[in-house]
Amino acid sequence: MEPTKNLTELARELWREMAEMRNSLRQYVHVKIKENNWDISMELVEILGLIYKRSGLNQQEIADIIVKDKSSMTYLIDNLVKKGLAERTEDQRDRRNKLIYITEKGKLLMEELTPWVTEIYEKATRELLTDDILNALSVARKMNENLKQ
Amino acid sequence: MEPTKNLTELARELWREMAEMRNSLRQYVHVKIKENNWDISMELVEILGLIYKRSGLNQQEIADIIVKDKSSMTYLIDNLVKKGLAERTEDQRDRRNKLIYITEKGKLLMEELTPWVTEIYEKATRELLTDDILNALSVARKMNENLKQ
DNA sequence: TTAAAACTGTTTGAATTCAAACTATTATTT
DNA sequence: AAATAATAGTTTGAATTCAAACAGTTTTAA
Repeated sequence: MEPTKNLTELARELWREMAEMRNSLRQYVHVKIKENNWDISMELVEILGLIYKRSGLNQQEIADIIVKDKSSMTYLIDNLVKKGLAERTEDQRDRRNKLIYITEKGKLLMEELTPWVTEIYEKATRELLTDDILNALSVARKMNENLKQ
Repeated sequence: MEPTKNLTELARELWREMAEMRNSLRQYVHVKIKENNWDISMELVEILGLIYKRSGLNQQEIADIIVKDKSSMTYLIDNLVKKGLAERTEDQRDRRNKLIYITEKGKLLMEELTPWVTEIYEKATRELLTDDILNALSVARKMNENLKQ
């Protein structure tokens, strides 16, 4: 299938394929959101899904988990708060932190969203083997590690 | 190592790891560019590298290869042209197309850039096996395919 | 041959990302 | 204890991405 290509060539292709995945997912999510007339973006769904599962994270922790820069985080959480989907609280133990909680409204929306978020990942992994994904994961981790050194 | 996690969980982690890779790469490139006082962005390097190797692609083809949307492409190529690194030509055979060529100035810059672009990919793939990357690649391709259906 | 559909590139305005500088708070060193 | 360094969050302006609507050109179909 794949003729003789060196590692760097393959890395480039992997890079490309990942970018394409990002786009496919965005497009897919976009259509779903439109179909259902939800007033939310893919970026906000990502955060909402996280704070739905894990209550009281601070912004930096959220940023680390979903891999965004902290100024984007300020901006995105501002939007969640404006939409009444999340709220910020001061951390009494460390007043540098803002702890983020999902609101009732946020929970309701997320409960509506959850089925098709799951569906997306199921769709993405269709006909794939656990071991292959595990392997891909370790490749990605290793490349990450390499780049950070 | 990885305990019992279902496919969708793994897919999420893969997604996360890919986002992190994207950031690591950006950061790495950013430092290099600053160190060398190059007046160019990561996005423009991506395009420049492509039109250095392949002359006379149109904008849509470039967009497809580096995975960007075509309006971003107009914007980015505008910038390349402004910097004197590329030029647009009308395609006589199909007047919808604009064919993109690298300029002499662009070539010179790209020749300076090439060594460390290669270096980045070498660094990223350090200690990785061809077969593992091939596997990761096919996972990414399959997920892409799944999402597009 | 004409009408419709598909394709390329541009424009627009909004959303998001990005780097950098900044404030406030906490942790570490001296 | 005071000085210093590290951390969390905000702000700023610029860069990039994004979706949508559009104009011009070519291809396809009627």
